[in-house]
Amino acid sequence: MKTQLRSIKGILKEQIAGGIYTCQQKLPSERELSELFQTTRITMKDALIALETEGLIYREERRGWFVSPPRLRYNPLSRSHFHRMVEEQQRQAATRVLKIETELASSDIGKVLELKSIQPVHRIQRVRSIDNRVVLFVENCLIAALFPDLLTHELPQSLTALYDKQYGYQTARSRFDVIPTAAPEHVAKALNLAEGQQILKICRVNYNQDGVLMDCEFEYWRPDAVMIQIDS
Amino acid sequence: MKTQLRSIKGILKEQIAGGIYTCQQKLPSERELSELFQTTRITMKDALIALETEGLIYREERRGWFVSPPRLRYNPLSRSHFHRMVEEQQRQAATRVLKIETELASSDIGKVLELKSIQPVHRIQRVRSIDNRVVLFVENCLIAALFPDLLTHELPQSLTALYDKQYGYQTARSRFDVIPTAAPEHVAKALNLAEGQQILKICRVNYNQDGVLMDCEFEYWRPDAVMIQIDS
DNA sequence: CTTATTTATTGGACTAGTTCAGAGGTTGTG
DNA sequence: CACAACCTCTGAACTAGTCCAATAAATAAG
Repeated sequence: MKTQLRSIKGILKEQIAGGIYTCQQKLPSERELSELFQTTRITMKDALIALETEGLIYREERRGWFVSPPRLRYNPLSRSHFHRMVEEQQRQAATRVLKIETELASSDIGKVLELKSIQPVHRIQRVRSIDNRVVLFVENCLIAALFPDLLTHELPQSLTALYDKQYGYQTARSRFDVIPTAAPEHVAKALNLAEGQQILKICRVNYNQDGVLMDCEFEYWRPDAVMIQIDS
Repeated sequence: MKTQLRSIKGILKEQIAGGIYTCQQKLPSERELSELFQTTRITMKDALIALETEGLIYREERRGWFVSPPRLRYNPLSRSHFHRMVEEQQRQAATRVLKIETELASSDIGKVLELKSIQPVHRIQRVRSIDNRVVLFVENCLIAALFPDLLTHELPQSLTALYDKQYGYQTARSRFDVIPTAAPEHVAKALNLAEGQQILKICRVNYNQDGVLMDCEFEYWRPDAVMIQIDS
């Protein structure tokens, strides 16, 4: 270990691996840590950010640094919904609706949904937690013409279930992209992270049993919270 | 735009989007930029790192900052090999072998390969470039018993081709994990990035037509260089 | 007991520098 | 011409602070 940064990272890693700090436990404040390690806050912060990048710790805006729980294994191809998937892995799931609205599709969304004309879409924004930690921001955009009176129904935990029960749609095919990028402002706010922090973005498009494009979904995951697992 | 950081990011983004800086072009040095934007190097660096996280620019260790080319679309399920995939997207591919050796499997690799006894494995480390930019470090670990005299064969661009031609193996099934994490030391060195920088790690296990686990692969991608695209 | 208000604490944003190590080009020597 | 030595430029690593905004807990008012 040549540099300070390296040795600080090494020591913190050991302490986390050794269980001195346990899952979701708060680390001491940046100021305390920098005194402990006899360094400046900037160097200390660099070390913390490095461990964050690795996925060992995470931060919540102006609340502090915490030890990351194990990653959720997520298979975007399996049609299993979030709550079931989380519970299968002995974790506790929760969903909170942020906003539901119906408006004309923006050009971005129109492109993803392959709309040929200006059309209304339902937009549903939700955040999802695992063991009381908010890890995922999801936005669903449904082509309004295919989902009449959507807003009158109560939103269940799983949209897939609603598609099936109320409208008789099954997701027959889906296509998705996984992109490592930075959190845009509204996502950062919803996930309690600083604007521009790293995020894993998943854009997905779903087709029903008749091959009709129904909706698209934008998922923004805290990058330490998830690992994508696919078995062909 | 409230903060300096935001406005710097905004201006740089515009200049990149507007084509003032073109793909793979070097930005001015951190010192020059911080003078240009009338700020300190730390703030400047924070802005650059934010754009890096977004995937708009990248850095090469002690060489400078560069504008990122468009992401490669990569489908890990398609058995198409690297060179073909890259050329299909009108880009130029190259592969360089770093190291080939045969040794007893470490416990990590043994676990991934589900080895029940201590066995030798062939380890092949390579780096791959797109348009002369090194973007991927790959390590393949093959169970030596299944690949006799591997080292006597000349390594072609694609291992899949070798498997088929020399040994009659086809990859029938594969399983993989995608994990956003930090670059370990040897990977950072090979990709010209600083230790601990963000990376996209893909661990994959391949089974042949008889359902036998043949080999595993660890891919480490520069995160701005790739987007994973899957169509079910 | 509930609801505002204050206050301490946190990370975020910022200034103004220094020192170090690696990459790459230039130059001088055999 | 080949090759080593040097020199300059780059980002990496570091020091030593200030000020600000949001959070969360303690406190006062209704």
